[in-house]
Amino acid sequence: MNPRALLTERFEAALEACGSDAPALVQSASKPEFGHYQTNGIMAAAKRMGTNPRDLAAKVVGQLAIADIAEGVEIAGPGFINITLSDAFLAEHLDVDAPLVQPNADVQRVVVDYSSPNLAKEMHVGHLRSTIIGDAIARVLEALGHTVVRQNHVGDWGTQFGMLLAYLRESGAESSLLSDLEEFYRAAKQRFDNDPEFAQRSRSMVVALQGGDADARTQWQHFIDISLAHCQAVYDRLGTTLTLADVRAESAYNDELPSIKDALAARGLLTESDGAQCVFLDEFKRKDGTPLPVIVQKSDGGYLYSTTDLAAIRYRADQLDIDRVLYFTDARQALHFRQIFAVAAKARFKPQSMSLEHMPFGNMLDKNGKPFKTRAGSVVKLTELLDEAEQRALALVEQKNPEIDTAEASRIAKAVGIGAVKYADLSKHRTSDYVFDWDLMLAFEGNTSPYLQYAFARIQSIFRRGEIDAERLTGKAMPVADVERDLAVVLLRFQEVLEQVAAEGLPHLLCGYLYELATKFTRFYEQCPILTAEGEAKQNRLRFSRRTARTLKQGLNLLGIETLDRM
RNA sequence: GCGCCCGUAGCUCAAUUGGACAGAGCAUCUGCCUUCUAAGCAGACGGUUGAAGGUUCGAGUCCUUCCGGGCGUACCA
Repeated sequence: MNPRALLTERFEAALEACGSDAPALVQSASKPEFGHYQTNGIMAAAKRMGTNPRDLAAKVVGQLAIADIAEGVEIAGPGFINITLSDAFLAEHLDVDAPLVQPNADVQRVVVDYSSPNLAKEMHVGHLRSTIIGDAIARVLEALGHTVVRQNHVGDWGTQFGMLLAYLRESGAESSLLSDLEEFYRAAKQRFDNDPEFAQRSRSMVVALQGGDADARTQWQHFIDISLAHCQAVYDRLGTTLTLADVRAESAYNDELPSIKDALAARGLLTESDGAQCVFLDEFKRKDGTPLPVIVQKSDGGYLYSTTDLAAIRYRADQLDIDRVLYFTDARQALHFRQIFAVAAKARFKPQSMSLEHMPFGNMLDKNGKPFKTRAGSVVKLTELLDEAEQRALALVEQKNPEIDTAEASRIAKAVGIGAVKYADLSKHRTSDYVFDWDLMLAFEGNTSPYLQYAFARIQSIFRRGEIDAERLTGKAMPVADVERDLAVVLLRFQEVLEQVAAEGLPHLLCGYLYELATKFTRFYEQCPILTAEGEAKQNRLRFSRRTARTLKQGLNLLGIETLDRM
C-alpha cells in the first residue's frame, strides 16, 4: 500500500476533470496541523490556467473522490489541499501479518555495480560507502521485485600488479607477508622506488601478465585469490550480500578490449591524437574549443579503465539484458562516467532504453574537514574499525546487562557495533562529503542503529513477558489514541519510502523513515501500556507492536543491519 | 584558466527536488526508573541557511556576482 501514489492518482483525476494535466505533487504533511498528506500542485496548476489557486482548489475538491481514504480534506494557505486519512482506511491496510512490501508494477533487470576495491591493497574505510550503500540499494530493489545482478568490479589489472607480482616472486608465494596485504604493498612499493632493477622487472611483469604468460598468470591468480579471500572476509563480517560469485573483475573484460576499439573505429568515432586512440565528442569540448578526449588506447598500446567500462556496458546489454545500471563510485569519477555513457550511446553498445546511472558519493574528510589523505599510515583499515566497534559495543552490553552470558553478549556486541558503523554511513545523504570520526561512527544513542535495534528488542520483550506468540496475532491495527494514529500513518509509508530509495539510490531516506517510526513507536510505548491493557485494547496494541516490529526488522534488514530479540 | 560539487544551530547531519513557522542527534541545562528494557521518555537552550542582489503567490533549494573549501580537467583508477 502506497497512500501517496493512491492520493496522487485521485488528485490528478480530479485535476483532469477541472481541465488541468498538472502534477498533483502529493507528499506527506510537513506539519501535524496539516493532516497526514498535503497537495502542493494546485498553485502551479492555477497559474498555468490563469485562475485563482484557491478557486481551483475548491473545484478540485469538488471533483475529488476520496471518501474511502480520507475523513478530512481542507484547503489551506494559498491553495494547499490537506488530507487526513480516515481510521478505517488506516486499519484496513494495517493487517498484522500481511506482506509489508508489494512488488513494483514494472519490474526491471538491474545491475548494481558496487564495492569494487582495488585488490592491490587491503580494504580501508574509504571502501565502506560504496560497499554498504550499494548493498542496501541492491536489497531494496529486490524487495520491490526487481531482478538484481550484483557486480563487484574489482581492480585487478592495473600496472601496480606487476610490482606486486615481482615482489611475490622474490619473497616466495607462501610468504607470511601476504597475511597483511597493506604491509605487502608497502614493502613492494618501497622496493620499487629504491631499486631500479626491481622496477624494471615489475614493468616487464605487467607486459608478461597482460600478454598471457602462463607463469605470470599463475602467480597473479595466487595473489588475487588471497586478496579476494580477504575482501570476502570483510564482506561477511559486514553482513553484505556480496559473494565471490559477484566478482566481475576488470581483467574479465581484457579479451574484449580490442574489439571495443574496433567497434568504435567502425562507427567512425575513433581519432588518433598524440599516438593515442581517442573518442572526441562535441558535448565534451572545453569552452575555448579544445577537445576533451576519452582515451581508449594509450600510445604504448595499453588500454585504460574507459575501455574496460565500455566493455562492461556492452556485456551488460548484450549478455545480461539489463534495463538499468547503477554505479556506486565516488564523485570524482563523475566526468568519466558522463563521457563513458555518452560514448556507449553513440557507439550503440547499449540500447536506448537502457539506463546508466552514476550514483556518486562524497569524499571522506578527516575531523578537521580536510581530505582524508591516503598517505602511508593514515588510512584506517576496515577490520580495525570493525574491531573497535565491537569492543565498544561489548563494553556497553556488559555494563548495561551484566547478567547476559558472554556468548550472547558478544553476539549482541557484534550486531550493535557493526550496525552502528553501517548506519553512520547509510544515514547521511549519499552525495555529501562525510567526516570520518571514530566517536561519531561508533555512537550508540540518538539517531543510530542501536536505537532502532533497541526499539525492536523492547517489542520482542513485550511478547516474551506476556508469553504471547507474535506469529499468531491476527486482525488489523485500529488507531484509537492519537499516538496510535501517528504510528499508523508512519507504518503505512514504508512502501512509498522504499520506492523512493530505489528510484534515487538514497538509503538515508530509509534511515530517516525508520528513525521516525521508532520514535513514534516509543512515544506510543510510553503512553499506552500494552500488557496491562485488557480485551480488545490489548489485542489492538499488540497488533501495533507486531506490525512495528516487522517493519523495523525488514527495514533494518534492507539496510543490512541485524535485529536482536534481546540487548 | 575552465568545468562539476559543497558552505544550514558549538559539533555531526536532515529538509520529500520550488511549498506553509528550516527539523533531528550529540553537547549543555531541568524533570522522569518498586509499573511491558533509562541504549529510553518529556522539556529548555541553540539559526540573518557563507555574503549581496534577482526571479515569484512562495527560495536553504532556481539565476547573477563575490567570498571560502573540495574534486576533476589526455594516456592512473
